[in-house]
Amino acid sequence: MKDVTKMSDDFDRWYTDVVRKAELADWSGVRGMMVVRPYGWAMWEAITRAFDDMIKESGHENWAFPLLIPREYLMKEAEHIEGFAPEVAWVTRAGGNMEELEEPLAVRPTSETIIGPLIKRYIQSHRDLPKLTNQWNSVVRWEMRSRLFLRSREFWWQEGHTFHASAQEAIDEAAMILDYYRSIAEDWLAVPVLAGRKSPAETFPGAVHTLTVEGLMRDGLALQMGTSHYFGQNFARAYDISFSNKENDRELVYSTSWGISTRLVGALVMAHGDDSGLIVPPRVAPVQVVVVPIFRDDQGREKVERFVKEWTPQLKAAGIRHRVDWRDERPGDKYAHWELKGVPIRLNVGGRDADAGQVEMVDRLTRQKVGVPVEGIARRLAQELDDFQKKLYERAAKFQQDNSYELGTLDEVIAHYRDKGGFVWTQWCGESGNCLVCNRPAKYRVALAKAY
RNA sequence: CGGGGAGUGGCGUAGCUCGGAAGCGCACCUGGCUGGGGGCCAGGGGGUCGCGGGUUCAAAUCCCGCCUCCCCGACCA
Repeated sequence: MKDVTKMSDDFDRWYTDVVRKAELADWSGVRGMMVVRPYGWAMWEAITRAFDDMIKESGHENWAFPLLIPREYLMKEAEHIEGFAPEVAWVTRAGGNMEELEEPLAVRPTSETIIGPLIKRYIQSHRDLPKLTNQWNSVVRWEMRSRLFLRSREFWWQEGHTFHASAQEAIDEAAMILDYYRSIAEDWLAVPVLAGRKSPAETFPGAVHTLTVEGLMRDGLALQMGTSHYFGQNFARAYDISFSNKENDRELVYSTSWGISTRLVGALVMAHGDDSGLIVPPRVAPVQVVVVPIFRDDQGREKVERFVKEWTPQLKAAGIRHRVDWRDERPGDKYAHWELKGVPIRLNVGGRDADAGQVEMVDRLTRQKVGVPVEGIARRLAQELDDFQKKLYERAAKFQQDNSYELGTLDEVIAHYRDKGGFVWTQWCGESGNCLVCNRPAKYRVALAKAY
């Protein structure tokens, strides 16, 4: 392909090239701040719709909490602020004369510290619990090094914050949401993930435990694709979020928080793409089927146009997101263009096809061309898209399998990562076998990976 | 934030060492030939040379400051 670095030559450049040439996103000129373009945003929208439906189904409600957080709020939970302090951006001046504010305001890096003190107003009794909140917003983290979608100073996400009357209920909530995230990754993005608990060092600041789903990218590095935290009463203690239980005793709530972000768009690029560009899973594809008309002159064009208009309404009725590319370009350009954009299925339609009452179907994975009658085409395409989604998942699952290893000693692990990537399973302080690091009986089975 | 590199029409770049009319390819616009895998011909438009200051008769070019981007580290969804 023109102008895109080959994946095998330089994965990082390939990634940047694809994200920009496929019109997903760009840098803005303000360091670390990205512009998400419509084609990229449409993928995020598909994810947001899917997830929003899931959480509404289980009783969560969307709120909007403030962008700016008073310093005193932010400082309350000691571990939390210690973890986030290095990446918080502050508003210290305002107004026409840029006057210094008396109290600096933090631009939210995440909203535990503003939701806590605000939500307590609405929690008096166990009858007010659980309180299941979520918000769709953007947050700012003053990252020192940025990559489109994967690490930008501003990113878009959802942050769920829930408050419960018992520890078990909160623990269950965090686990349930993690499974939603697994579903988003696997069922929607076609990226198989490892779901599990983070080590203490990687636990979210202020959390009792942090659960994540981790996907494997095609360069062998792992990417965190969603996190769900159980806080115990840590934030409740910091903000005095309490309720009267059934015995009329005052008790601190148990809380959770969880998030997925626009990073997932980067994940699907890196998990599925190839040297020709993106490969987008049908369920989140802004364009699932593209029609490329082929003709020589006006009569040819009219003929193809009439033919295409006969059956495209069926696609619309069937809810298949499709586009007919009437741009004045040559067919070869259009093929390359839509391959770069990763559209799962392309239909080439010329005069010969019109005569035969068929189209030439090409899928982005195999690129094999097959004739498909327009009779019943909507149903056929729906089936093809379904198959495509499955094949894409299977391909990624095989990749994950082929890049997973079982190793016993630290030396083996170090040697492994000298020239390979992937997931390495091993023992860490466990019942069977000995700990990789200290060689004492291991307690956990752990997966390791180089990560983004 | 540390170390290294770089900013020249939308994109990629030449020119900078040694100061003296801003060039090329792609993309774009117009017309024509074309059209089943990235085609061809002709004509055309578009640049405060990242920003600010300095040196000079004269700065893309030399000097100072800042901003942004890329690569490598530490930190991170």
